[in-house]
Amino acid sequence: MNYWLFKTEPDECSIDDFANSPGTAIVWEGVRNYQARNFLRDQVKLGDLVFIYHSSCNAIGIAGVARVVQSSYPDPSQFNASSPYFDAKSTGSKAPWVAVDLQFVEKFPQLLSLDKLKQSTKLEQLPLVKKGNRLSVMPVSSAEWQHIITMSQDRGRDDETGKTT
DNA sequence: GCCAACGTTGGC
DNA sequence: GCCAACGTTGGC
Repeated sequence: MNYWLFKTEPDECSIDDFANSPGTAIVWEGVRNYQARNFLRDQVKLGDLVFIYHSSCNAIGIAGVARVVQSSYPDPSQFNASSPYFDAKSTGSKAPWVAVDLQFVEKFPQLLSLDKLKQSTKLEQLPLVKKGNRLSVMPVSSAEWQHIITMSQDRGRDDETGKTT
């Protein structure tokens, strides 16, 4: 099993959209970057776990966890002329973009902010925290995954002093 | 809204 | 294949 982090603008698809429809498969479509596409197409597998990251919004950070319930298949939005993700160059035989299906697992008790993630020396290798990074589908190591899960459960505790606030 | 960083496009 | 111009991402 592999671990991932997917970025999303919460205005479009947020952790609450997952939390509000537990047990429902949500189509993760609209990935239009080749490096992200390659991960999605070749390495994201049924049963993998995914951090849902909220970007370009007021509260930036990891909001929760979802599970892959369907591995990659042609992204329907590339054929849909009314979709913002429409790609006129995509045809049935030449369709470069793929989607996967995700299902709700967990919403963190509180959002784990990008600022907190950047403070952790254990996450320095995560592409997310590197300057200028734009990758919207990225692998997370099992050690990073476990550390982030631990951080998400470490509520109200100050990183510097260890005192509860 | 700004703008740095990055990816893509297209002329040559 | 190079690389300048352009478009997009995404934090601030």
